[in-house]
Amino acid sequence: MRAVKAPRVDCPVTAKALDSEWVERFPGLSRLEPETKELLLTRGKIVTMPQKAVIFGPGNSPENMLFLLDGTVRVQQVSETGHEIVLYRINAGESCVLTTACLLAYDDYSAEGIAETDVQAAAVPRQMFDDLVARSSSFRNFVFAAFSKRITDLFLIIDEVAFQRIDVRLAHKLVELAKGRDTISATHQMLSVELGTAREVISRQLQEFQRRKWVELSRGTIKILERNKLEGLAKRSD
Amino acid sequence: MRAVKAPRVDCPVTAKALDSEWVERFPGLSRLEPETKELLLTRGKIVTMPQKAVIFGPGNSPENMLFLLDGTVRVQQVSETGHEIVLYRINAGESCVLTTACLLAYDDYSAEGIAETDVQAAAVPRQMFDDLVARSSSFRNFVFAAFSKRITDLFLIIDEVAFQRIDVRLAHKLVELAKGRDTISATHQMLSVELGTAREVISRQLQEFQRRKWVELSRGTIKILERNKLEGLAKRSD
DNA sequence: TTGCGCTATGTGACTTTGTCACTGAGAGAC
DNA sequence: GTCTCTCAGTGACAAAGTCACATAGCGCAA
Repeated sequence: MRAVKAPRVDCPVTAKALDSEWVERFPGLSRLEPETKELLLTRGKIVTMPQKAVIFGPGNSPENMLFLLDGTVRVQQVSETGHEIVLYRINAGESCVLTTACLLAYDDYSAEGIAETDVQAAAVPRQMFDDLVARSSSFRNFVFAAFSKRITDLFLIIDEVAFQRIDVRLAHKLVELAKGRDTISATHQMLSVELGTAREVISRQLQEFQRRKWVELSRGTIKILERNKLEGLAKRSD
Repeated sequence: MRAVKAPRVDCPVTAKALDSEWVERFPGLSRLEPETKELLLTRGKIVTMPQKAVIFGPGNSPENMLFLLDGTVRVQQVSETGHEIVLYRINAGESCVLTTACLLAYDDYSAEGIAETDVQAAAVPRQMFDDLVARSSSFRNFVFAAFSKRITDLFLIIDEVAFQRIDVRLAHKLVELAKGRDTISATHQMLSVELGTAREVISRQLQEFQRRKWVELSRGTIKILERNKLEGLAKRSD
């Protein structure tokens, strides 16, 4: 049950030489007013964090808003019951504003952000963030769009957790995690956290998929044999 | 299963005489700069909606941001499966920014807002909202605090739906809905929507509570006999 | 190579929750 | 009264979660 915690690495914020072009990598930011860009570039610090670093978590409010340049951050909830569930991922080109904002406002939240890969991000101080929101209407759009996306995603998760069958959700998640490839490196335990369910449930469901020859299982990996079938099952949720 | 839909009343936005003091009723707004207040008061319109009005819903993006002056709005999700779940409520002194923002960004969302009582609200046009965010740092705080609150609430709901036992959740909800009084006017169907579960599940659980003499049931109402016991059970979630 | 220890996975019995297809009971309308 | 709604109760069953183990793969050290 109790998942193994990633070791708390305490965010070794390694400042690096300024990559003057990072702003351009954000679709929402590249259209900013030139002087706003200038501000971001001169005052934002580029930081890196190693894989498995806990970027934020209970009792660890971040000082800065992060804009992810490279890598992905997994945000997951740890329940008092010891259960875990993945809420969403932040990918390169997205920002943590939402989570960060929450953390700043409520420190009794229970979500944590973990670097799934080595991560490079631009850190923007709170004060400067506020400044940017005030000055730039495109920045406001960027921020509110990010909020909106996250919130609709959360709505979706609630819907899935509450009302979707586990076989449908698992099929969906397998296709998603495969990202077009045909093997997935993940333990049943990891998948159970993705869906907020029990490891045994995943094991049994995967066995059923294997029995139908949709997948082939081996220790730590899942090979997809019939993507179509999985997608067909998953479609009942979209 | 299929819950009865409230009739679509299409938001009869009844403009009323300007109540010049409404801004003061918002804890977060009363400390605004005088000129910001002035702007809100002169440009915001006061609107009223009758109980059961659908304030927003699928295919009905609101033009304006609403600040609730009186009454409460229930926001709930309607799943494709026909299931429903209450996500949160907006009370007097709170704003719909979050939901509104979502609706503006993604119109394929599936949440709807329903007036639980007659509702009075101040409507602020989108453009003006943006303006206020730009000008006033206290307004920004107000908005971001609202977002943060909602998001942490959503995190909580996910946790509950995924990991909490139904008896614990029901006990919790009963105490919450009682608001200190000792009788609740609600059908089992309504309670099942509150928790995103099935009516039968609620019925059975309530019967169990009645068997223990914690509550007394009658058509459409629940009388709480042993609030302490309910709270004791509910505490296992907080 | 063998055995050790760790982690991943398999399994059966059981509980809880959700589903389905009904039945019956109040309560207002006529 | 009787009709017609909505609300609540019920039993059989399916799906999902829990618990307590058993077993299996794999790296590694003796």
